[in-house]
Amino acid sequence: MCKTSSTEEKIKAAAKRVFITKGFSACTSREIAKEAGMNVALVNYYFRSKNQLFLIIYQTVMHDFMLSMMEVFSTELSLKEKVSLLIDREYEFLTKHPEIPTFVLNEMARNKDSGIQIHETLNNFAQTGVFNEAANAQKSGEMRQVDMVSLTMLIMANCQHPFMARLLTQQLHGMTDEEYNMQIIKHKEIIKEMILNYLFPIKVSNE
Amino acid sequence: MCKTSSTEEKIKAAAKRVFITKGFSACTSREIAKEAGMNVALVNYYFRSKNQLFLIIYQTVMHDFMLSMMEVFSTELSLKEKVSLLIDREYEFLTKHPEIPTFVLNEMARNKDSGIQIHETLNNFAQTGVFNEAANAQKSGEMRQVDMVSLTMLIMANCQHPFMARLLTQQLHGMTDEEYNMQIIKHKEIIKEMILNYLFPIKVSNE
DNA sequence: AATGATTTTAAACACTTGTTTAAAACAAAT
DNA sequence: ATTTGTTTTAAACAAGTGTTTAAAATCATT
Repeated sequence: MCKTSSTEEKIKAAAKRVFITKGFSACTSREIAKEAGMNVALVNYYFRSKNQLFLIIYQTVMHDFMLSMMEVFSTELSLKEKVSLLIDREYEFLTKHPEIPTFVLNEMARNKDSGIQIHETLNNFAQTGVFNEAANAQKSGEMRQVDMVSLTMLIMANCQHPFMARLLTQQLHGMTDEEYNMQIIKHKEIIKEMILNYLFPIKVSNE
Repeated sequence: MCKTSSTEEKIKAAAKRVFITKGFSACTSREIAKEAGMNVALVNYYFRSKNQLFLIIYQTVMHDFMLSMMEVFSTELSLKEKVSLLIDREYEFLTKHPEIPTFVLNEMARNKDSGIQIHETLNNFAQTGVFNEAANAQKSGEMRQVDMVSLTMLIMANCQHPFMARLLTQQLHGMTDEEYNMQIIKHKEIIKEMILNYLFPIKVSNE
């Protein structure tokens, strides 16, 4: 009875790879089985169906995707430091898992009317305390008057999009993989400075 | 012989809708035929195969997607005005066609190793003259030292991502469709100010 | 070594897929 | 009205899909 967890984990790992890279609709049960080095029937023996297996993978990926964000929000840093750290963490995560944002957004779209329910992680988001913190920072004048929705949109957009649009941007500028890797590192400092300068404007004279 | 163009256009319109909303892998030939209100065989009578039909749709969509960007770059405005106008145009386009960026990026990813060749529009991008213009603006000190790759990344990310991540962001903040529509309008002014302030810093004292 | 449960496989099932065929419906021209 | 060519359809095809079945292989326990 020791083979159980081993093969079960092997299937999950294989399914995660296949689902994330090709998406639910563009891959087959047999493809997942082959990736895991076994029979199709065995996959269904452990997980009943392709859809059931997918739901499990989807939830863990969704969890990973949201976790780094949430963690930073729960730290004791100042709001400015939090934003800076959040960009670092996002970049760190996306460097390791560049296909996850696309995967999450695609599968959310595929099941928008029925099926998958949103992971609870999403609902816990509003209770991290940053929202009050940001409201106070805005009242005190420390931070610019930007609502939390736009704040999260700014950070998500500037962090995620460069990873999501890699192929397009590379083609657009005729860059190699290695060149784009360098670019994306350089780009992090740019968006960090841009966002922080915008949210926490420097009021010293310069001219 | 007058029915030809009519049905052909009907098929193309239906295919465009279906391909864009569900993606190539997640839709079937019969689904496209049904959307066009006709038989499956008729679709293949005009376009030979699902793949052939897709390639035609893909190219027109890709063309539309790139066109608004290119047009702005060819105007006679100042660089700062160009960036501002570009954001407006992008927003205008994305409001009308919010699913296109996701569609383009997904289908590029699906055919990254073989199959679809990149539309020529992408290759013409480097010859719009903005690149030299930006280089000069940077030398003169008018514009911050940001390479063209990061410049395009900034604009694309902040314009496209809010439309691509609509579902996620809405769920994250518990917003209705109408609320998000308002948010996205407000957000345009935010990113415009943020990007312009960053690229063309104001050097007047404030304290 | 034999038993019984668990794990794995090969084969089959019903169904959907993209595509093709051959016949029907239609239009235009004689 | 008949002929000719074009457009549309219903039906079929082979291949691939998710899923199930029943038998084989493996394991732990006696």
